[in-house]
Amino acid sequence: MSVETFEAFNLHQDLLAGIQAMGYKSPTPIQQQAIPEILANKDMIACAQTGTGKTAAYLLPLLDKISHASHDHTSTLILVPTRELAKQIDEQIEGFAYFVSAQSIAIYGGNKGDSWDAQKKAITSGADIIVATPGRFIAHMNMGYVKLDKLEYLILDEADKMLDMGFMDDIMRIVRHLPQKRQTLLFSATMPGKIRELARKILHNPTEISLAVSKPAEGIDQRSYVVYDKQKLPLLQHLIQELEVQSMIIFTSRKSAVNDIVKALRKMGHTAEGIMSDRTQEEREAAMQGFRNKQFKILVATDILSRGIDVDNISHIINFDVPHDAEDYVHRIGRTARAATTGTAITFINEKEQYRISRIEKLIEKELPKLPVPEAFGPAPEYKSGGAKPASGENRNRNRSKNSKSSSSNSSNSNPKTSGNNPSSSTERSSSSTERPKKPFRPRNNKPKPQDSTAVQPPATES
DNA sequence: AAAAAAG
Repeated sequence: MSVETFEAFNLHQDLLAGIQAMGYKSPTPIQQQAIPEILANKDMIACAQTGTGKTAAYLLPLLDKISHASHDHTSTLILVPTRELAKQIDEQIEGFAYFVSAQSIAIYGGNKGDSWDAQKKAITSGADIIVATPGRFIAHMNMGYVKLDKLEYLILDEADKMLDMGFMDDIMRIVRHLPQKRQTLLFSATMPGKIRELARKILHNPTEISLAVSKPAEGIDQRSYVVYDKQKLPLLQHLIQELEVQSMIIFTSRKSAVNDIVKALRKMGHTAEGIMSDRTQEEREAAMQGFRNKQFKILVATDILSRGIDVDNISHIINFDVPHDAEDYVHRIGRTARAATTGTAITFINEKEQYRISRIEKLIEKELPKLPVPEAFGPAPEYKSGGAKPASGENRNRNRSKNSKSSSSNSSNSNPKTSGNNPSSSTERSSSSTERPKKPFRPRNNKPKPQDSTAVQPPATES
């Protein structure tokens, strides 16, 4: 069965207007599978990463239900691992719900100033949807004013990452405060035993969906260079000059390396910014906004950005080092070639990182091409396939599930923002996500353009 | 083995 249009799901017409304005044309495979099930109030455990249209797959049916309900209480809680993801999802909701009376709020820590009070206000006023990182949400819960007795929908996004970050106890603590009778959706890139266990605890008769977890999109050109550490920066400089870079993310596993790389890039004359957990939330958000708005080309990041973050026209991913988890490799390079475009992912491999490559290659089910380092950079290390293994412990065999069909050829139009670059992109975003705008929605960078002149126009943004 | 998230 293949559903060609969103109209076929019988969604609320105001929601369809938002979908259309966001530029979504036809549902992706995961949307085709998930939307009817979620509309039918089924619990769900879904194996899928962002980039497959996963977020919209749960947001659309939820918004449809919310649009038919009363808006005097919080009906939906979405838990995510990182602050940036919470903010991004909140903004996506505002886009879809542009013509629907549904309010959402992103709840996360780190902001100086009055974000706490604004969050408290939104919580007590009964925002329809809360998108939160677990820690800050629990902090609010501890204050006693969080009312969850009428909650209907719980969504755990990037659940494997959340467990990896030690959020199991926090999640269970939150779940204990929720009504037993609710719909729960669990999304995870991998299905280890811990996730199954969590699913057994909090889901009831879930529908299972599995979709191409471990395979990167077809549109990504993957390459690598085997180098000595000291060759990495010169090679990076060389590549930036050689390649036609629209936007680039340079990933590194170490926070300390973020600053070093940013400094080096600036010394080379490039404008670059860094993002990692040690920077203030204000700095993080400024970096994200500048990068989204193409104010600079190169963003250097830890794995804080490896999951779910969706920025238009990222032409290149550089793995300045080999990620520790093979899954993170797939997530990192998945920041490019989104929405059926193409992109290039280049990984730098030093001697000590070689052993991690075989596991990545096993996961992506193909060999990573190793390009020769240009002669000007001097002799490079030899690549030993299989690589030098560390003493022990690193050898644990992670059994990859065989159920990965070929990566969903992300239908060409799953990305809303390709439909129109909003010129007024200097809109204040950081404050808008923590405010409770009264009626009409505050426009955002990715807001859909109203196509219907009878539609409610948002007020002009202050600058 | 490193990173993220509550102050």
